Amino acid sequence: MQLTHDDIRSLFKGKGLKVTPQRVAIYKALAGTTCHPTASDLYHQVARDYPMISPNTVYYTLSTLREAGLVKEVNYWHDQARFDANVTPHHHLICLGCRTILDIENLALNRLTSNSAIPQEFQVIDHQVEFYGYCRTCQHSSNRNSSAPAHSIKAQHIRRTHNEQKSQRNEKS
Amino acid sequence: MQLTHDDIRSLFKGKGLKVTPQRVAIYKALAGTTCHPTASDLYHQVARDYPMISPNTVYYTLSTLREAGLVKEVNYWHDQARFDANVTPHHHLICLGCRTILDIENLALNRLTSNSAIPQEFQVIDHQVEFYGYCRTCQHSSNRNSSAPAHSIKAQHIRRTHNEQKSQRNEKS
DNA sequence: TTGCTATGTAGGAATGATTCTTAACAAGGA
DNA sequence: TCCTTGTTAAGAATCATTCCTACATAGCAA
Repeated sequence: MQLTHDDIRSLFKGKGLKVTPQRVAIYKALAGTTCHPTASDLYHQVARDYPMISPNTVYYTLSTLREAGLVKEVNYWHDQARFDANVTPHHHLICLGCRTILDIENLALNRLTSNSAIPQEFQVIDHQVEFYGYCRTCQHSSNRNSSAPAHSIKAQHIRRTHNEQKSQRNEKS
Repeated sequence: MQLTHDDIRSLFKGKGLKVTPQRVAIYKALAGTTCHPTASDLYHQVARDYPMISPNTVYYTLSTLREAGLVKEVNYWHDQARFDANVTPHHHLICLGCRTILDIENLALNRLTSNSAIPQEFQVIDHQVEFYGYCRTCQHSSNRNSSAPAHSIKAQHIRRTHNEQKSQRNEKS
């Protein structure tokens, strides 16, 4: 996928985004690779051409592109590790509103390892299915961000929600 | 699952772990809930009974329990967000050695949303299947941690691998 | 072409989860 | 009871990410 500057320009215009050199460079770097770089990876790559760029800009731009649906975040849950004493095979329902994680157990989901799409040479050890959405409560509450697709959840929002949870916890104790 | 102190003791003994009050308290707190707490959540909960406990101990203990297979980490990839300009439905093969993420596209995996295990009242917006394992290269290299199940990868190891990648990147540029 | 305005960018500080280092402590075997 | 080794605590360090704010600029209108 070799995108020209004009391709990207019209892509951005179509989403109502301003076309800036930094923004184009970041998107171009991301679209030109299949290896799922981190924000920091992209920062280093773009900094070769734009030595003055700040990491801040990369985060802000990725967040904007994500909101516009031009970019997807591969791992939603990069903020904190979460633990589970249930080590039997099971999968998760994750509420994007309140961040609750519910277990689901299902044989069909456990058997996905035999999926033909997995290349022979990749040795699968474990797998996990995650469904993202909204629990009953959050479908009607302010946590529900109805206009935004799942991939547009801003880390900022996640962080804020997390802090709220924490302060709630502190109040309780 | 209401575990007694003795249940936990024998569980730990079976894995060759020393039985300490902090460790029991942390495991008990985790086993007593289904809500997938974070390390910080557990720290706050255990701190009610052990006000002198340090967050450090919680991290160390969770890491130990994870290595012993008594605890599972729900979100492997909590360290950094990774981005993808491919916003079409697809899934991932994740190498636990080199942390490479490969895309796989497969209709059957895209259709999982109709799985009967998902409660009606949960509104699914997106889903993602992640296969964890080792790519061809890492099956034979030192990245391969053959004795350890997927859930025993230490965050420490992940972090180290990440730093190695970063320094490699710095050397290149 | 010029000027205006909203949006984008950069710099620096702050936040917060996690890890590192080190020294004291304690579980469990001899 | 003593010793050894694994655990714990404290404090500092690291690092991704976000916040705040002032300055810069893309894009529109005149």
